[in-house]
Amino acid sequence: MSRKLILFDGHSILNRAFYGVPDLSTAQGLHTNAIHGFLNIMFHFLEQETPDYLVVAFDVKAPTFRHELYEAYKGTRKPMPQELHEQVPVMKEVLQAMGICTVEQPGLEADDILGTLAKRAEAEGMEVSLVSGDRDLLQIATDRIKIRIPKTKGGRTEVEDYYAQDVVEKYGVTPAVFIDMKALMGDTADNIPGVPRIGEKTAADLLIQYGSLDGLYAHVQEVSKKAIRESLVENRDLAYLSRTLAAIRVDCPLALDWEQARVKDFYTPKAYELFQKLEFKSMLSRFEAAVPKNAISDCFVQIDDPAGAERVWEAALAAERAAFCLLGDKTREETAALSLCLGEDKVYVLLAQGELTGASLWRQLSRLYRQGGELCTFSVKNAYRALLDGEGGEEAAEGKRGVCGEKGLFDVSVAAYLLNPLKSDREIEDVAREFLDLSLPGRKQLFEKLTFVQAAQQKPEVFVSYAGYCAYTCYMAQEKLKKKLQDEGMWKLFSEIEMPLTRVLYEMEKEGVAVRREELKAYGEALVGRIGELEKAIHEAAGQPFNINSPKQLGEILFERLGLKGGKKTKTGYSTAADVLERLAPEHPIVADILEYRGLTKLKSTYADGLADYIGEDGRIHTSFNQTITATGRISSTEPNLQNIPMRTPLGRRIRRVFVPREGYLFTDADYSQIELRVMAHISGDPQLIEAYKSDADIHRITAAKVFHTPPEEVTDLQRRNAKAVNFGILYGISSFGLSQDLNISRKESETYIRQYFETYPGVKQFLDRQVEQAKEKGYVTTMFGRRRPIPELKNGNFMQRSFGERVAMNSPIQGTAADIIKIAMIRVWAELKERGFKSRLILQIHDELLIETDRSEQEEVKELLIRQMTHAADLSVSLEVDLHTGENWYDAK
DNA sequence: GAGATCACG
DNA sequence: ACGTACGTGATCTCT
Repeated sequence: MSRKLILFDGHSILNRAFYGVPDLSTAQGLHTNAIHGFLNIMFHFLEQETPDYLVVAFDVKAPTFRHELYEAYKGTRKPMPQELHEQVPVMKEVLQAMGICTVEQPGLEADDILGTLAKRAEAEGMEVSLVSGDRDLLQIATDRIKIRIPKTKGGRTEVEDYYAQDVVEKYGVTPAVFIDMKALMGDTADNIPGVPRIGEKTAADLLIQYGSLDGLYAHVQEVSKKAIRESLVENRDLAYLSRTLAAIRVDCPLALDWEQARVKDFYTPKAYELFQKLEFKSMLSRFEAAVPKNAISDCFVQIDDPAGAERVWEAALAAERAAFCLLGDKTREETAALSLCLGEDKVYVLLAQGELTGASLWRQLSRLYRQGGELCTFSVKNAYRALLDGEGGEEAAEGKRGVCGEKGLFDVSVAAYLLNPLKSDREIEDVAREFLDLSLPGRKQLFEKLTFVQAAQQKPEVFVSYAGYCAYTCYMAQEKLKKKLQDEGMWKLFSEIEMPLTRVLYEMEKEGVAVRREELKAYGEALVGRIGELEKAIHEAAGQPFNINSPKQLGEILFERLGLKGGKKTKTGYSTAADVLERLAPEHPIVADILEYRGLTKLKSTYADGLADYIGEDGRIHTSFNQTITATGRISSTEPNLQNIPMRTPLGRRIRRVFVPREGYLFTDADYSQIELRVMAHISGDPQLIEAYKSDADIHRITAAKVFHTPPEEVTDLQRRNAKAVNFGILYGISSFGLSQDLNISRKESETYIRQYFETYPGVKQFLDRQVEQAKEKGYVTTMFGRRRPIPELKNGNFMQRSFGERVAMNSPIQGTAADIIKIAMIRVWAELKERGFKSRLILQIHDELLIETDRSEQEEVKELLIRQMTHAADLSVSLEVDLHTGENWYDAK
């Protein structure tokens, strides 16, 4: 078997990848999509070919590139966008870390390097594959040099392979003549002049007839068309110069020993570290076999007996500060280990084994908590169950730790969230990498789907190392995180809002909300009949059965089979979204049925059936409130999401009847009235808007009156509706297009509305402009309470991304401040209920709304305290108003 | 796993 | 000329 060489055209593949892979970037804002794409393409070819040697060639100076679409439009090269440019050095670093041979040399283009290496290898009897996106390389194809051009077709990568014969078949000329052709045609993008008046067609005809450039000039007088002939004669030198320019050099002086290019193991520790930094999660799985050993883990002390544990706890109680991590599921019994870090070189992993039980670990941990010292962990919400375990766990800690038990506690995940709320995942290894520059394998990489208990048994050594690192990371990161929070003005937000909130959310999750299982079931069953009817009617109207839930099939039925018009939108086909269908409803009766069907199946699957799966043995649903997800500072709710229970339609709303208080209790529901608009009035300081709120009337009506120059009592319903939409639009970072879509009016009309709005409330306009300006200058916006949202989109070269950034800059301070305010209200409401010894409990938060399960005897006090705490949660220049209702279920309490 | 759709604020 | 409202999460289809 002959040896195989594979060559990659570095910039060309990187460029392809950049335009073919959707935008990706790291938490720090470094774009990585081209690198990711390049590696995928490279791995694809390597797996296919298993070559002996591998070289990636680069130009020394980053060339400009043709963007296919752009070129068709302009016929010139576009400079490399910043988002790609910044990836080039990182790409080279990645290849180097993987031990892959890269070649670049001043004065040589990548093409010349590739040509030279390909020919040299061929001469030595090797098989050569050359991967490039550039067709210029076709000129060096032979029967042993294969040019491989990856193309992205409909999301998939297809490869066009060219040996010399394939070039002839496809283009009608041999690879050598390919050069002559380019010489005649010229190529503005490559600065090859070519012969004037000769384009692709003429060049091809001439070369087919005369065989080559030399052949052509030998018979140049025979060329029949006068203008062409004259141009050829006149530009003979130019033609030959062009050929020199078009020809790829195959004789460059390159000092390369094939051994330097030999394919080795790519999965080096260095590459692993780099992949972590670049957040290439999926690619890290390739490293599974090669987890780096780290010296620190040798110092971790493993404890599995009560006596040893006792000594550790004594040390912990005496320590200045401690960090811990609990590994296991929610109960004492399912606890696998508890790791503790008491200093840089004091890491203990206490394994729940034999006589050292999970229960004893919990007990000791709660003792440490009650002592009141500095205690740090990754997610304290998940640890409270253990921290508050045992006799008098709560009460004993209260004095030292404040009402919410949070004093001296430090939650690493919450701190990291505040410092960068944009990250989508925040695992412990991400924190280690970002703040400690420490590359650790994650839980998934090490244990895949094993539980911690299983992992402790099956991979004990790895498990101890992992557990130790968890506590170590928290311990080491705490001070850095604290410092950063202080530097960025978020310490108060962290310690006085987010940390106390962790406890409130824990208690809310623990309480849960009662759901009447039978009633929910009946609700679902009541939907089935009508869904069946609609399905039958829809299939009949369509003339054939099909899956109504499939937008693809539905689109085909509506827009092809039934021939409804206006079917456009979306990348993958027709849009069948509700707003599109609503416009279509008058055209065909099937449309209304489809809309109803959609509504009903949504209720059935997501709510009736979906919620039923979450009802616990206690008859209650315990959602998870996540504090570290949203970019703006809001809380989110999952498994199930109790923040999107239907409300807007009568039938959907009825689901709320199954949410009930426990025996002897009522629901009290309190929601802020237009908190975001009020926040905007305050922050913007617009006198007109503030005045409007002071008058205590309908804000949308007042806005309509001012904007449309009408007395308030004469404002029509339509005017009020429009004003309301404008008010919302402003909060979202208004665009005339968006408003026109929302109101189904022309863009011109919506522009007028917006202009008039800004004339009415000039302070609002100034405020919005100020936010965008600040965001551009500092890279982030802030809320009243110092919460930050970075906006990297504003630096993006893409117009759409930048516009998005501007809207975000306008919306985030408002949405975020409102989120801050209700968080403060939650803490105060929860604390007062507790301090006054009430039995009533805060159980849900829905962004501007709190739901309290209220003991009937406490009803009046709860109402009063809710309104008082919510309205006084923040001191604004307009009042915060609260609407409050009580009822026997959630439906009645709204 | 991504995209479309739709529930909420 | 670009193609749009801000913030979420669950379900379903289809690759």
